[in-house]
Amino acid sequence: MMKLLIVDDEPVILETVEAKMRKEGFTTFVADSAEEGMRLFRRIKPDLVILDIMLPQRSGFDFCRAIRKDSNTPIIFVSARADEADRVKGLELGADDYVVKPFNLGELAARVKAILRRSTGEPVREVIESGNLRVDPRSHEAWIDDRPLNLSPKEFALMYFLGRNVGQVFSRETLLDRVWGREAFISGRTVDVHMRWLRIRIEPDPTNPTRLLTIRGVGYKFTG
Amino acid sequence: MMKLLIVDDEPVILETVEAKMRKEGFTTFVADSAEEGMRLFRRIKPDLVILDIMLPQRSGFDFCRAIRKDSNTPIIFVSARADEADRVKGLELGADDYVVKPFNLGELAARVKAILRRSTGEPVREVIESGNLRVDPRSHEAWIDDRPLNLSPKEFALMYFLGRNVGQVFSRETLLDRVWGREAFISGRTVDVHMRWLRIRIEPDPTNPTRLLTIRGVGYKFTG
DNA sequence: GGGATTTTCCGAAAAATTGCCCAAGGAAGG
DNA sequence: CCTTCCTTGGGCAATTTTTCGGAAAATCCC
Repeated sequence: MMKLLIVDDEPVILETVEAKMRKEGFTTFVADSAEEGMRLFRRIKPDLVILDIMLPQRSGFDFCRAIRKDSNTPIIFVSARADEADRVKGLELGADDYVVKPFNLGELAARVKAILRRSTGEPVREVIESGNLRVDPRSHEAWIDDRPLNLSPKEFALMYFLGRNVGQVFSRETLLDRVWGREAFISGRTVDVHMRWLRIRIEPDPTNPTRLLTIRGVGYKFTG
Repeated sequence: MMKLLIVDDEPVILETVEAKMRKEGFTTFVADSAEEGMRLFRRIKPDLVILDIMLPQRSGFDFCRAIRKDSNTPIIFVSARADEADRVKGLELGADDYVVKPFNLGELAARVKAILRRSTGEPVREVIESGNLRVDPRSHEAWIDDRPLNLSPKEFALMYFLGRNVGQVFSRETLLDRVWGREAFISGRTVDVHMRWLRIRIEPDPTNPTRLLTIRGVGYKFTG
């Protein structure tokens, strides 16, 4: 789970930003001063810092410099001033983005995600090959013997997941959790149905599966 | 010995870049304005120019144009904006590469070397050709079978980006991030609409796209 | 082996999501 | 001021996802 450190001396901003980021699924830590922020930073090692420039005593710029000394953690500056000089100074100190108050919370969240996406690098998206089956997440295509399967989004996600875990059995619950997502309130029957679609796609005889096997009482597994 | 001209109005950037390039064995000259840069350029005839787009008074674009009038000296643009439109504009003006702040000094040095190495060869500002489609960022024109498509700026930027990444799927989010730029905070719907314009331009039957495909639930991709 | 029980599979239809088209408002640039 | 281009939103259509009841299959227990 991604950890965010939010540093701002205005309680209202702190609260609203924290609430929003929580809702977006981040783990948040807050500080209302540079000192406290620095302490927290060292302790929790956040994945990204949202930092107000105007802090009492030490400014955000100082804070940024201090962080940059021994870390590449992405930093987003927040400022009440739309000053281009500040902006440049921030970027030059190694900030990754610069947002001017009053900002849109959705926008801020979008930028946080964009930067994390960039800095953590794209999630590993490599081609899966298993027997005569090939799955390419980059082009979002799948083939059997160069014959393109036309998978629906969910079918593709399921196939890709199974392809990355050949031979392993997964319960419906686990599949819902890992393919559908944690928040999915969906009956386990749904998994059955999708397995059926997938069998129709990749099994020569869907009635007698040879690769997408049912492990009765447990779940399903994909054997290469 | 290779001579580099660095033009930027931010003293700190000027210093850090200069220090790095010296360490890499280049002879450096710096200017903090377009005028000064132009003067130096004529006098020292550098082998490559590193140029900030945002300069006071005359913009880097103007500078670039002026240089290109009577020289092929490679130019690397540096900008705080990751806007694809800027990128296209830069390449079209004859820039050889385009680096977004905050940049990694090592990366910048690597690019400088790469460009100098092939300064006799072909530059980065490549013409894209894919099937019967051709996109030329320098003239800002695109054709299908020598029939000129009249692309709007955004259409062109989008087409150019997709053309450089044939076969890859991009989410609306990613497209907004990489084509519109990190300043952009706009709805994903906008991407749809531009895709439609583009389809009208490049697809024989825009209702049944064959090259600019929708990947439902994921995004879009351009297949050569 | 036979019957009961559990689990999975099938067919179809409802529900939800997503993308496309159309049109209008606004911004930018000449 | 006019034109072009960008952005947004509503309504509609198509696809996809999910649900459900009953049939089939596997397992268990005797």
